[in-house]
Amino acid sequence: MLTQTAVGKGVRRQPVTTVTPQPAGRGMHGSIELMGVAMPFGRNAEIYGENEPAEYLYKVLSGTVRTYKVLSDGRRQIGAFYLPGDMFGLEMGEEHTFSAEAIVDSNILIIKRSTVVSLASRDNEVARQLWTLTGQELKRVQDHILLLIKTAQERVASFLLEMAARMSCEKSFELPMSRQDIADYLGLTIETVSRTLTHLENTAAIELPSFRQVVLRNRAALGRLNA
Amino acid sequence: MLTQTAVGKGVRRQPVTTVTPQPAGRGMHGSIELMGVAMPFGRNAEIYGENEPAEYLYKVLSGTVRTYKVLSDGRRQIGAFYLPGDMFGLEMGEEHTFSAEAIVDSNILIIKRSTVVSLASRDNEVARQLWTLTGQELKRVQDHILLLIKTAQERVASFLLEMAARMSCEKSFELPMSRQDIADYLGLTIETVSRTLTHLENTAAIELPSFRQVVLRNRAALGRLNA
DNA sequence: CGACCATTTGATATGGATCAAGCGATGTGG
DNA sequence: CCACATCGCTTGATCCATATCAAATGGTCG
Repeated sequence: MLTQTAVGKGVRRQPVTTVTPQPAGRGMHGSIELMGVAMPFGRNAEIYGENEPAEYLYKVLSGTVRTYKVLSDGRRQIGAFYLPGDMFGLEMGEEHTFSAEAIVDSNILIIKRSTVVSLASRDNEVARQLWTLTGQELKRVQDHILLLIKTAQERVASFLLEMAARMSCEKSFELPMSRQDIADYLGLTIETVSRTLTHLENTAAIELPSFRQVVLRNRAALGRLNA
Repeated sequence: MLTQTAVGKGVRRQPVTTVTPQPAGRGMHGSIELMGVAMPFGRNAEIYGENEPAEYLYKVLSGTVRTYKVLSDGRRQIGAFYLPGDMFGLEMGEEHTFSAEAIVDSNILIIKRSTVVSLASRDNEVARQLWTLTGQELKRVQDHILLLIKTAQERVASFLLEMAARMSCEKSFELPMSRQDIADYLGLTIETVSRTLTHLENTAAIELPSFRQVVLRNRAALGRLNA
């Protein structure tokens, strides 16, 4: 239970500032997203690092992001994947507790934390949004815990169903992340993930036309594993 | 990886209402705790069940509480232990996502959710408290995930250090929960927890004067395992 | 004392990790 | 355009940590 990925050294992108195409806040009851600036991040680019001051929060406009932590022994645990529309990087404390990287070329909306927080103290609609955001994250992490106590098959099946749901795809979708990313998210090794996928394919539960492409053949079978 | 506890059938307590000894709210900027009512729960009494409407939030005045989920196969995952001073049961959605039980005879402050939430929409100090609470919970669950990917020794060591810290005990403290509770929290079997504790005792890292009593003999050794 | 329950201890089984090739894409230089 | 390196993934053989099954122990309460 010791070897997983050594950290893929994230290449930090220069903040190529790009003003958002969003309209300016319309008086009261602003939406958080209206206060941001879009910025492109290349594949594997670091968005922020663990223990850095949490000055911004982020919204995925396109692409995919992973947040992760590297343990003292070099193992990496992926906390979450964020898809277009998802927000991440909101912290209660002053520092990020995870690191964040773009998995593929991504466009990220960057929102100044202090702006949002101070606005929240006046506009309780914004305050409610902050709370909701934190609460969604809490729920996601709670579900992640339930994943981590399951068998390898169950974890992989749950993962596929989760991704399918979040990508709102009936049958077929493309995984943006590598096998190693999946392994580090599920608390398994890359070999076990690979073997399990192969087994699901042999069982006719899924089909894997290419490394990244997944076709759900028998959702019920996966659901049964989902426990 | 399949057998853990069957649910200990929680005995629901009748709400023996007891007005809190707290002073009434002093104008604006009320503290959430000022709005509650204390209620005693016996050992293993259910405080609320999964999927029940989340009408209240709770604060442990004395005793200890566990929150848990029972999976379809009968396994139980404990989400958290709550000690005196801790609040729990706050949900974003309308229903509880975990069940809650008193582990030992406990006194619990019960606070009407709707009161707090509606107050939060006027008093942004209260709103901030709600957010902070959810954020603390998020952090706790994130740490729990990191626990679940460690080895058995590391999990048990981390658990002991966590409990020692939360009970603010330098060396010696009494565990309020059973081995089974610990096992279900750490994602291990009761046998593995027991063996690991014995091993830590043989290694002179800890001492176990009785089942529930723990003495930290060599905190550094535990810390090394903590990873 | 005797019944009961939680815990420990022992023996064995097994799921997933680890170690080690092999394979199929993609890209690079000749 | 082809030989060849590289990278991400799969497949195979073996090992080991923890689960499982089973029994002994000890503490508690009538």
